[in-house]
Amino acid sequence: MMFLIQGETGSGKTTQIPQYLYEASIGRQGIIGITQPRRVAAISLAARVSEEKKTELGTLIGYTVRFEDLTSDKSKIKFLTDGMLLREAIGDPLLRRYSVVILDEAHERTVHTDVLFGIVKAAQKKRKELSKMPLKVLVMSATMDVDLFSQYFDRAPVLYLEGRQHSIQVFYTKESQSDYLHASLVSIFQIHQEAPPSHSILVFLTGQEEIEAMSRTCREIAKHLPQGCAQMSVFPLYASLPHLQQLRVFQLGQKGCRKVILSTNIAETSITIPGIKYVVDTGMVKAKRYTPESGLEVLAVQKVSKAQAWQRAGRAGRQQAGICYRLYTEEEFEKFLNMTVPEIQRCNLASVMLQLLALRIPNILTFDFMSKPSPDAVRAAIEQLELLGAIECKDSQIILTQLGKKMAAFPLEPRFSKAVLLSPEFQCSEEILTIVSLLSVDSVLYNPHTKREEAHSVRKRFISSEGDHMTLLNIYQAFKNVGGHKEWCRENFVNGRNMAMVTEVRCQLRDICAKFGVRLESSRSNTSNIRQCLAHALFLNAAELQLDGTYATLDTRQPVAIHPSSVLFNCKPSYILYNELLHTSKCYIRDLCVVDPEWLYEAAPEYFGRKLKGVNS
DNA sequence: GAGCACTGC
Repeated sequence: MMFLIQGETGSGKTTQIPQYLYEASIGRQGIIGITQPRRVAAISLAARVSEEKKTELGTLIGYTVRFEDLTSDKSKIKFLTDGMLLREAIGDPLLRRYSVVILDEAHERTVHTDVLFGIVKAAQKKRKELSKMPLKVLVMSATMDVDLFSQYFDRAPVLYLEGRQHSIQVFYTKESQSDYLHASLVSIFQIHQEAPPSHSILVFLTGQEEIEAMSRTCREIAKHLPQGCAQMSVFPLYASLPHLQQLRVFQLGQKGCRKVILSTNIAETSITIPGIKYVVDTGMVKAKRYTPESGLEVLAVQKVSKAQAWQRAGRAGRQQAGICYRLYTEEEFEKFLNMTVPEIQRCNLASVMLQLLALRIPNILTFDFMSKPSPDAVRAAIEQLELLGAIECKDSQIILTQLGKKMAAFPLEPRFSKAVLLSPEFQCSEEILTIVSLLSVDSVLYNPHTKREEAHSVRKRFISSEGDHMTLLNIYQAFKNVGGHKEWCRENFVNGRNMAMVTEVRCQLRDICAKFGVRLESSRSNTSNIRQCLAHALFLNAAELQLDGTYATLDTRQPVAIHPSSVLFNCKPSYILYNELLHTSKCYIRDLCVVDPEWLYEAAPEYFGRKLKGVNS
C-alpha cells in the first residue's frame, strides 16, 4: 500500500494521521514511523501527539534523533529524523520493525528523504516477495509536486487535504528591479506608512552581511520619519545568529511599534514567526551548488524556485489573511524553476554512495532515484571511494571492502571516517577523533565583528604554524585542561554550545571505534604523526604552491587562494591539505594543514603518479 | 584581506 498526501501547512496531517492509523490497528504488528527533516520538528511533534493521546512521552509515542532516543518497547508511534531512519535501514534494509513509514515534508527533498524514497520502495517490494508483513508507505508533501511522487511510486493515489491557510494576495512589480535591496527598503517603508503598526513584515534576503547592513539602514531611516509615523523595531534573523537573539522575533511587539523581520530562508521552513501580515520576497536566495568535474562548490546568490516563492508567500497567511509583495515581475516569476533542484543533484555523493552499498543495494549505479544525480557526480563519488579504499571495482562490479563497511558505520564524510580508521597506524587516534569532531560541527570559533581584534589577539596563543587543524586541536585541549568552563569559552571567544557538541560527537565516534576494536592512543607531543594520518585520508584535497606564489589543487590544477580566516593566510607552505574548497568571491580553500609531499605520494602513489603525468604532458 | 544559505547521521 502506498499513498501520497498533499496538504498545506496547518492541515494537521502530521499529528492526526499517525493517530488514525494507530487507532485503525494498523500499528498492531509493527511501529508507525514518521520522518522529519529536522530534529526539533521530530521532538516537538512527538511531544504534541503524546499530549493529545494523554500519554507520557517515550511510552506509546516517542522519538529518535541523533544523541537522543526517547522510545521504549511500548512505543508504537515514533517520530524520527530522516537521517536516523536511514541509519536504521543500514542495520535492517527491510525496515522490519515498521508496519508503516510516513515520509513527511517530502517536498523539501533532503538527501536523506530522497534516498529513503528508494529504500522504502525496495523494502516494500522485497517484503511482499518474502510474504512478510506488508510495509505501508505514506509520503506527505505540502506542495503540488505530488505528481512526480505519484509517478515514482507506480501511480500511487493522492489524497488532498484542506488546509487552514488564510488567503494571501500576491503583488508583483510592474517593472523588473535591478537592485532588490533598494526595492525592499522602499517596500518596507511604504507598508510601514500605510498599514497599522500591529501588522508585522517579514522580508526574505540572502545572507548575514546583507541582513545586518539592511538592519542598520532601516533603523537609521526609521529615526528620521515624520511625526505621527509609528515606531519600528528591526529584527535580523539567520542561522548563525546566537540563539537568544533568534528568539527575539517571537517577542510580542510593543504597542504602536512595527515589527520588521529581515531573514534568510531560515524563516521559510525552520522558524515560523507568528503575526506576519506582510511578506516581502526579493526572489533571491544564497545556495550551494556542486560541480563534480572540478569538485568545486559554489555558494552564490540565485533566483528562488516557484515552489520556494509560494512557500515564502505562505508565511504571510498563518493567522490571518496576508499580503505578499514580490519584488519581481510576473513574467520573471514565470521563468523561475518550478521546484528547487533537489539536494541530491547539488551535492558530493560520496557519503550517499557508501551508504547505498552498506544498505546492500545490488547495483548502486542503477539505484532508483526519484531525481537521478548526474552520471558525472556518481562517477566522481565512486572514484573517491575507490581511492579511499572503501570499495573495489572488479569486472564492472562494485564491492564494499572491509574498510568501507566500517567507514559506513560512522556519521561522517568518508574521508573523515577513513582518517579515524587509519589513525591507529599513526598512533594518534585520540587526536584524530578530536580533529574530526571539531570539523563535523559548526565552527567553535566565535568572531563577533565588533570585537574582532580582541578575538584575534586572544586566539594567538593557540595558533600552530602547522595549520588550522592543529590550531583547533590546541583550542580543544586547552578547553579540556580547564575542565570545559563556560567562563573560559567566553574569555577565549569560543562558542560554548558548539564546543559541547564537539564533545558529544567525539563520544559517539569513540563508541563506534570501541565496537570495531580500534586502538585508541595519543601521539602526545608528536604532531607530524597526526598530519601524516590526515594526509592519508585527505590527499584528494591537496594544494601545491606555484612558482608565482599562488596555489593550485593537485587534483584538477584549479587555482585557489588561502582563505583569510586561516592561520596560514600569510604563510606560503609548499604543500597543504584543505577541508573545503568554496567559490564565493574567489576560489578559497579553508581549514588547512601543512603536509610533506612524500606523505601524499605514500598515501596514493598510483593516483599521484597519474596526476604528475598530467602535469608534464 | 574574507565575511557561509540551510539541514542531518
